[in-house]
Amino acid sequence: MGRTPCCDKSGLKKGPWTPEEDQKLIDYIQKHDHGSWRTLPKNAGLARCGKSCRLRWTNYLRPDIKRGRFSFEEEETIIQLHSILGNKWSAIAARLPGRTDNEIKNYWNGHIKKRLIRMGIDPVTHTSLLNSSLCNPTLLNLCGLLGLHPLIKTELMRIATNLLSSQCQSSGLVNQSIQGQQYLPQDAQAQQHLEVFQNQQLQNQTVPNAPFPDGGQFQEVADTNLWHDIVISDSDLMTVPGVDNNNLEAYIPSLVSDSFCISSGSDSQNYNLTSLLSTPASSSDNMLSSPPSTCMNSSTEDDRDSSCSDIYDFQIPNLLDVSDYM
DNA sequence: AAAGATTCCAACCGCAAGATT
DNA sequence: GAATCTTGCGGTTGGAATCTT
Repeated sequence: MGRTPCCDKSGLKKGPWTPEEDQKLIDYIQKHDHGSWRTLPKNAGLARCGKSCRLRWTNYLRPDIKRGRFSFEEEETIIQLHSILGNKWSAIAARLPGRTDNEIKNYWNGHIKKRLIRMGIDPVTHTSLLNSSLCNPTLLNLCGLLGLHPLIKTELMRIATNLLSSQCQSSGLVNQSIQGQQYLPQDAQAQQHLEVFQNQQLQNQTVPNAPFPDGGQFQEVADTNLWHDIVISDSDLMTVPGVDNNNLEAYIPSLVSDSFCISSGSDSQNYNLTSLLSTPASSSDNMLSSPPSTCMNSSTEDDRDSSCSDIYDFQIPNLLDVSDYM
């Protein structure tokens, strides 16, 4: 494999493009297609290296480039794809018409990554950074998790799963509490997640009660619309019925087998965490079978955050077929 | 109003893989 | 099969714009 010849030849311009240069590049490509990028600059009368021309074209001048804010759906898609593909920006960009890998990468690093960290989610692994924080339940602010809806179910489940495995490893209560339940190492779970997700993609995208490798059956935890209805108060924490929530750590195993409750003012909702934790693909299923998510284009990020409580169901757009990348 | 901090994003760099010689 | 060329990718940088103090 030969090394890329250096473009930094004397006389070649670097730095920001001028409108005249842009026009030359556009005119040339419209007439001749780009052909060989290496020879293009000379033919087009540009004092740039081919690499620079290619980047300028693909990231900025291409006619199908979509500019402006990322829509809520685009953001959701990016997060979901990133959780599966990692930093494969080009692969992610391929699923977002009009967006470039560079733009997505910038958006990720400038916005999404920070939000995930704020939520206590590792932007690299998409698993919880809260494992240690959960030892102090006052830090487990479910509002913070739920308020940032894009990851809502997937990430909550990841967090829960991760939390569980982490807690299980360090807790003496594990064996007695989750005896009989099958838990896999995280990598294996992720693999299962992907496989099931892929299978579901292939199976007409809606599998109401998909079987799982552990022999279990996916149980819809709650109607997706329930998530719309949750109103989390400022001081909301995850509360577990009948337990001391100041000592939640000790009850983690209980969470596995019992339902948990999200308070919403005077009302509350119960969720069966068992099904959440034992059905890693449920999020994908939900995403694929739930009604279309609301497309929100709030003017600011804060607007998005504050509006998030209205939008808890999530759907990967139909165009998304991650099986291509498996 | 000014200075400093932060955010945004276009552009660059180096590497790697596939294609070609 | 080895060397070289071409293209694409992901990480990083630097300057402009914006925000905060």
